[in-house]
Amino acid sequence: MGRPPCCDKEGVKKGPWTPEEDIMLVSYIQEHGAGNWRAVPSKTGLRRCSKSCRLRWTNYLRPGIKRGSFTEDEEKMIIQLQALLGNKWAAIASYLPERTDNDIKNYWNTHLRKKLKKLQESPLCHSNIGFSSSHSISRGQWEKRLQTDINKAKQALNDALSLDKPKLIIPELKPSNGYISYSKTTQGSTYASSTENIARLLKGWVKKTPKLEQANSSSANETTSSEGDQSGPKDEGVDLSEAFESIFGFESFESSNSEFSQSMSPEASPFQDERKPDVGDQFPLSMLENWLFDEGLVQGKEELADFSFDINAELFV
DNA sequence: AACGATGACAACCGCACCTTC
DNA sequence: CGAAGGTGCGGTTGTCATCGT
Repeated sequence: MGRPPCCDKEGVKKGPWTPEEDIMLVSYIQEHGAGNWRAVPSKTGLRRCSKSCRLRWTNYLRPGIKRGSFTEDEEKMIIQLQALLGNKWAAIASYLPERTDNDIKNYWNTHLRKKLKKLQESPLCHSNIGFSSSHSISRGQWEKRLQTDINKAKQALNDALSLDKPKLIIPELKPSNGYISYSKTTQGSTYASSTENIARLLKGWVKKTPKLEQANSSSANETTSSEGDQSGPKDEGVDLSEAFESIFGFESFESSNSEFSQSMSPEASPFQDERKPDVGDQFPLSMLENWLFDEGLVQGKEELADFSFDINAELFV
């Protein structure tokens, strides 16, 4: 009660982040690593709330973030994970390491919820992604379908969890409080450089601020292409990621992320992801993961039946 | 071409939990 | 053990872009 705000409201800037602010934040994190967010505004000179800095980093600037439209597989995975886990966006995001919880949440709210609602309302609500709660089918049929759905989810997760696809990160689920703990080590995921993230951002900005075009007038390649162009028009011949590489002194490691993750010790890496544990880490299997890995699925039938109805109830609120 | 409606997404807010002293 | 500070999460809002009329 009466807890003071994380930062005093006066003099704290709100609203969209400018590229300059992004640069300040990224360069600070490159130097000091992510964490101690409270110190970030004062250390960087940013007139931003510490929470805002953290959010900006985790949702936008952090390496490895994939933006743009969701693939069909991702979509299905989200739907099924949402059915399994509920609105635990962080937990869901941990199974889609290239997506942020905010992204997934937004996507769910803007796309998937409507989609499912439509499916639910539709007389042909027999999609392979929507669990039908329709009374038009028998419970047996419904459970059978549900089993299929769950098997699909299980298969998808197994695929993703397989060791030859190290990009999938397993969180250490803590059922007691619903919180997830993450080890503080680098992962060998398909990280895109944050330089690219910022470069992408700047591409939109450059259009508005011609002076930058002079500064970055060297020829270059287009670094981002399939992002759905949300971040502004394609810029002509300005390789901003290259510019950032020169600023930050490292190359884009999207293409050589494994090298990056191997060569960077957790301590050394400014971009260690505080949210994502190592793939190879030992972790206690949660109920979900036990279930997922339990190929026999011998003893779960009754539990599954109960579980299924919970899912159903949750899915169609 | 102008304007309103709708959609998409970034960012904020408040609460809950964790950590430290 | 309790208080205070720090952090993470989920819900909500604000703003900009796109679409339809």
